[in-house]
Amino acid sequence: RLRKWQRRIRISNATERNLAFALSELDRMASALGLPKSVRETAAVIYRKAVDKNLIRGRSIEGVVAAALYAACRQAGVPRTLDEIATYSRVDRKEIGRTYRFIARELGLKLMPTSPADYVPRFCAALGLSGDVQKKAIEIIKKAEEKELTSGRGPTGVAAAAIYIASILGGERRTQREVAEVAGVTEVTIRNRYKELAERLGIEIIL
Amino acid sequence: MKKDYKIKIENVVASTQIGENIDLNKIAKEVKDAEYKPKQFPGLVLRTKEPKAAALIFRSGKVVCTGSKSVEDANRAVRQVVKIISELGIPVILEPEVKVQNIVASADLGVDLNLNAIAIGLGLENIEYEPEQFPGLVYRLDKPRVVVLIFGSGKMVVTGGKNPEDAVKAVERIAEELSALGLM
DNA sequence: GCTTTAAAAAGTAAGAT
DNA sequence: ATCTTACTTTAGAAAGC
Repeated sequence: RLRKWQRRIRISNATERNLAFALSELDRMASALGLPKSVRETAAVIYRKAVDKNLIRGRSIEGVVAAALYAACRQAGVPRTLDEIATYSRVDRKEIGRTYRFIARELGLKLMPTSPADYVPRFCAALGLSGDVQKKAIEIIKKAEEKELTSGRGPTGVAAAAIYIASILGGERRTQREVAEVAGVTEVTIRNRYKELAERLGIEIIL
Repeated sequence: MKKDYKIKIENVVASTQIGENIDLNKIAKEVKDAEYKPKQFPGLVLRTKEPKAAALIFRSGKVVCTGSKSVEDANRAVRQVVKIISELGIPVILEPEVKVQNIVASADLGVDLNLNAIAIGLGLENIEYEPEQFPGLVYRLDKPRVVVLIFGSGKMVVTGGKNPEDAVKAVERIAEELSALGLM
């Protein structure tokens, strides 16, 4: 009986130690990614739910922390790409992605895929673009979604192409290379997407 | 009039038992195009050209055959592998019972699809759609127990079925569901 | 969990030309 | 800029780490 009691203490110590480690890891990543406290808290709640449902089994604490952060960012409408999350994690993008899919399903986090529009404010800010261009880019994305030409396309690629077009239309032109760098996609992808958007939305682009 | 969904079997995975204690080293030495790297993987790889397939042969005598475009081709490929090994003087079962483990098929609904709308229509709890990671929407069915990858082009991939009929049923069911939802 | 096999879908990526 | 090759996802079996 005393054994049983000691075992409980040992387990709770380990549980607390793991939780403390997870929360410090969460704080470290959130700070590095410049995320607001509200997102950190949402991620912490998701992480605790995952622990309560024993979803950590067979997975690293760091992987679940990274996945919880990724989910929290999306839920808050301020998405970070898996590549950005992976940059500050010991876990690779592929593992964070599959852990995210797993906990999202198990915790019933019914999240729609990220809209390219959610990346616009952050990408435009990084490019020093005006609110006017930002508005224009979001407008282009809305039309693209209505005309169903975003199915299966990466949200960042669509966002990058819309911003590229908007920057030209707004007289604040950025090069494909500059936009590609902040969006984390290649110039080839921006080229493919923007040609498609311009053509199917009837936008004239004078280079 | 039934629509033509262009259902095509792309790959058949089957397994069998052709004997026991197979001498893989001997096969590797005598058969020129055999690949055997026991440190990397316990199975020896033997490829057939007609029908085109790849067989993984294990010391236990178990064999996995993949790459066939039909169940019959999988059987033909296994017969060829058995023949090749028996001609090396290794005792094998000449007509082993081949069991289909998985069939991968492709299909085409013929219309572009709005995957976001489908994700909502079929229920976020039943599907997986993460365009940042993969362009296809993943839909797991219970009735034929298969997994279907649905793309914006209307094309899809059905996998996990054991009978060619599973793929046909899955495609027809999805077409019905999407039509009922007005998403096709 | 991983390793190896094969094949399709469509998007994205990387290196070569 | 365009081509080629390659990697992402799905399922399943095999023997062993």
